[in-house]
Formats: sequence, structure tokens, C-alpha cells
Amino acid sequence: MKPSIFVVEDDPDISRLVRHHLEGAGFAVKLFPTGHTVVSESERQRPTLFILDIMVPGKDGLELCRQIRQTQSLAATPVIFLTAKSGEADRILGLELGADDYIPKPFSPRELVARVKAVLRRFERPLSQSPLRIGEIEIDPGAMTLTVRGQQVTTTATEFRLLDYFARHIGRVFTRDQLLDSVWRDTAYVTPRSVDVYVRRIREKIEPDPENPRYLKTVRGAGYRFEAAK
Amino acid sequence: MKPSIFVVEDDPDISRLVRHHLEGAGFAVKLFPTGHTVVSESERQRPTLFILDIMVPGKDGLELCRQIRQTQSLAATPVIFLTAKSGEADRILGLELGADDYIPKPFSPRELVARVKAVLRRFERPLSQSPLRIGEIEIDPGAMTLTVRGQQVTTTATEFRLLDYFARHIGRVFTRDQLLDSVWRDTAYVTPRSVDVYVRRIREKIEPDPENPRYLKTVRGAGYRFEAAK
DNA sequence: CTGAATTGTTTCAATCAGGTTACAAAACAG
DNA sequence: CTGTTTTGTAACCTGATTGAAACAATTCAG
Repeated sequence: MKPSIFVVEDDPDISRLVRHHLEGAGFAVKLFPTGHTVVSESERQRPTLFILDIMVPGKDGLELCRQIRQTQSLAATPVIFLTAKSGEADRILGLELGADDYIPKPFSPRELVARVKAVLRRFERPLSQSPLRIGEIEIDPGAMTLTVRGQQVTTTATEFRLLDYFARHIGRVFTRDQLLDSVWRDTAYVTPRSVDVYVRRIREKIEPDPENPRYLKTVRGAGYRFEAAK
Repeated sequence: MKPSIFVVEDDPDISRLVRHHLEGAGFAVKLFPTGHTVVSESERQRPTLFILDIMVPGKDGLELCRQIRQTQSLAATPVIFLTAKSGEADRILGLELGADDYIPKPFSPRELVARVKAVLRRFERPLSQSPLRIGEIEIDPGAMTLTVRGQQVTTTATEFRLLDYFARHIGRVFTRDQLLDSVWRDTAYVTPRSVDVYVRRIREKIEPDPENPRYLKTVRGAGYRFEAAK
């Protein structure tokens, strides 16, 4: 699932610009020309990040930020300000209010995307990087290496993510759809049957006999399950 | 973006003074009259530097410093103490706690700014000093020299920092964004693809066969990884 | 035993990620 | 101020990856 960003900005030129570049970078973007409905919408949809213009009519960005920070379910969501003036007041106010970053206008598209990514990186909980060993299989996410029976085996990124996911949830059955949701980057339009293909590819790399899998088992009518081979 | 400084000081006269002079010197300043919310705010905003009064009500500066040092994401942020008494004890305690400097009250504005700048300069991406040898490659950060198979090779500053970073994190995969974060000075304006170009340049200098890298490997879908060649 | 449902396997075109080069701009040195 | 080096970008190219489709094999129900 791609991260979603709520953008509160009254100037349609700017908001269109922002949307265009963020979507280009793989984010889902929702625009709000005013601040009125933002908080209630956000509580329902839980955006990954806010971008607020300091000056928006009706309810300005500063006030909005204050509200977000006071709302239990949104308090932890990062906020980035767009500021027109590069004057002191705005920047400091941003700091005072607990914004996570600010982008002075005018900004380059690249800067916008870079800052958003940087803030998200700062917030994302570091995923388990600890190496994992199951039977004859060793998975090291930090190095992105897979070792099977002492032999280093190359994998593609998707194969690796899928295998890692299986290996960290030993014994559980996952449907194809569940796997798409948790392993694939953009789940949107991928056929569940593609999972089969990847299972096949992984089996070829980890199973002594891919036709008779010892690790990655098929659960007919349900999906797949990873087992620690006996 | 200008560096931000969090100041924890209960005396409003002093804090106003500090703010005024630091802002005049081009820093963004946020004041905290007590220490209560400092750590949580800091995790969010990542100040560039802390200035703590040794004595603040509620939670004193020493305790606060200890907390900062124990917080993963803040441990590397420099801390400067403001101390009223010029007694040794306080000073040493501060230093032992991991403070990076102290400013005895009363202080001149110039001294304040000078010390802040000095500390920041000291913290600016210090290259590790110890030489490093990996296979046929020798890296000496102190001299900023690179020796490959006995031959001294010239590098540019960025090439050297990047190679040094790789060499000190052997076996780990880094995304282009991560590398920009940790090696480049101002990440916001640089395309991730620029990393590719530098990787190419480094390969030309260290690899016997740049088309078939033995050290600096590509990890498709992830980034790059430095390996000790067999 | 038969047919339906499910999974396995292979192939292949489109896409994407990375490599490479040339170049403009910025920084630097003289 | 001028020439040189460094830095980062853009554009183009190539080959690997991805995922769908088509068909084969297996399982299951009745």
C-alpha cells in the first residue's frame, strides 16, 4: 500500500504541482483547498503525512497543525509546512508548533519529494533487520543475501521480500491476497496468480526438490505456508 | 535550511537573550522553560543542537542530558550546558555526561555564538580517522588518501566520503536515499541517481574490472553493497 | 470415473532499474 | 578574473524483472 499524503493548500496552481510530483514519486495524494474538513477526514483515513500551507483561508495551517497535534489519533502523524515568506516568524512558529519540517516557497519538485521522503524515513520504524536462519536457509535482510545449504543464492527484490515474509511467519497460512497486501509495493492491479509464479521461483532457489517442497508448502484451497523442514 | 537549536532555560531574561543572539546568527531557536516536553519534541524535530541550563525546575539539565544520550535518535546531537556556578564539579559532571561544551554564566553574546558554532563545526560529518584496509584497498581518512593494489589513487572529496562510508559498513545494503542522507551534505537537492554516477567513478578507481565489480556490488531493487572480495 | 476447481509451469512483452556518457553549473585555485 | 576541477543532471541505452496469459497437471467431489 502506498503512503497517503493530505495536502492543505488553497492555491490551485501550487496544489496541482504538489500533487503531480508526489504522485509521480509513488504517493497517494488528497487535496484540501481549505482546512475545514481535514481533521475529521483524517481521523477516518489516517494519512501517512500532512503538508500544510501556513496560510490557508478559513482555518490557517498553524491552527490546523495545533488541532492535529491535539487529536489523539493524529498526534503522531508528521507535518510539513509550506511557507511563502522565508521570514523568521513563520519558521519559528513552525518549530514552536511541532512541525516536522518546512519547505520554503518557491521550492523545486525534487526538494519537495526529497523532504517528504526524509521525514517519512525518520518516522518509519526500522523493520526487523536481524538475520534469520531456518534449517538450511539463512536470510539476511540487512545485506539482502540468501544462503541455502552454504551456497549464496541470488534473488530479485520481490522474491526476497516474499521469502523474508514467509520466513518470519512460520507455520501460518497466507492467502494469495494477503501476501499481495503485505509483500507487494503497489498491490493495486496484480493478479493473485502472480504469487504462484513467485512461489515457484522461490522453491527453485531454496528447495532441494522443487516438485516436493519441504519448506514452502501449498495449502490447497487456502494459500501457502512456510514450514521449518524436519 | 538553517540549523535549529533547542534551549532549555527557565529564566526568561536569559532565554530571551540567548534566542536573540542565536537568531541574529542565523539559527532557528525554540525555547523550553522546563524540560518536560523536550525529549518527545526533539524526537520529532531533530534539533541540531541543545543548550541546557544545568538548573531548570522540574527536571534538571543533567538528567535531561542523560535522557538525550539514552535516546537512540538524539544520542548524536551535541549538547552545551549553561552553568551559573563556575565550580569544577558541575563542569566535569557535564562533560562526563556527554556534554560537548559548557558556557559559564555570565557570558558575552559573542562567546555564546562562537561556542555554538565551534561545536557544530566539530560535529559536521566527521570522517573517522582510523585507516582501513580491505583486500587490496587502503583508505586513510586522516590523509584522505586511497591506495589500490599498492598504487596511490586520487579521489575527489565526495568519492572519498562515499567509499569510506561503504568500506566501514561492509556487507550492508544501502538505498540511494540512505546514502544521500549519510554521505551528502545537503540531501534535498540531489537526485538519487547521482549516486549511480559516483558508484561508477569509484568502481573505475578501485575495481580491477569495473564492468564486473568485486567490491562495490549492485543490489537490484535495493541499492548498493560493499563486499570484501574473496 | 468424470468434470470442475485449483494449482503448477512456461513463455513472453512491457516495464523498470541501473549503466554510461556528455555536459552545464558550481566551486575552487591561481 | 580566468582556467580548472568537481559536482550533479539529463538523456539515452541495455538487460533484468515483473506479472499476465496460456496451457498442463493435480486434486477433489460426486
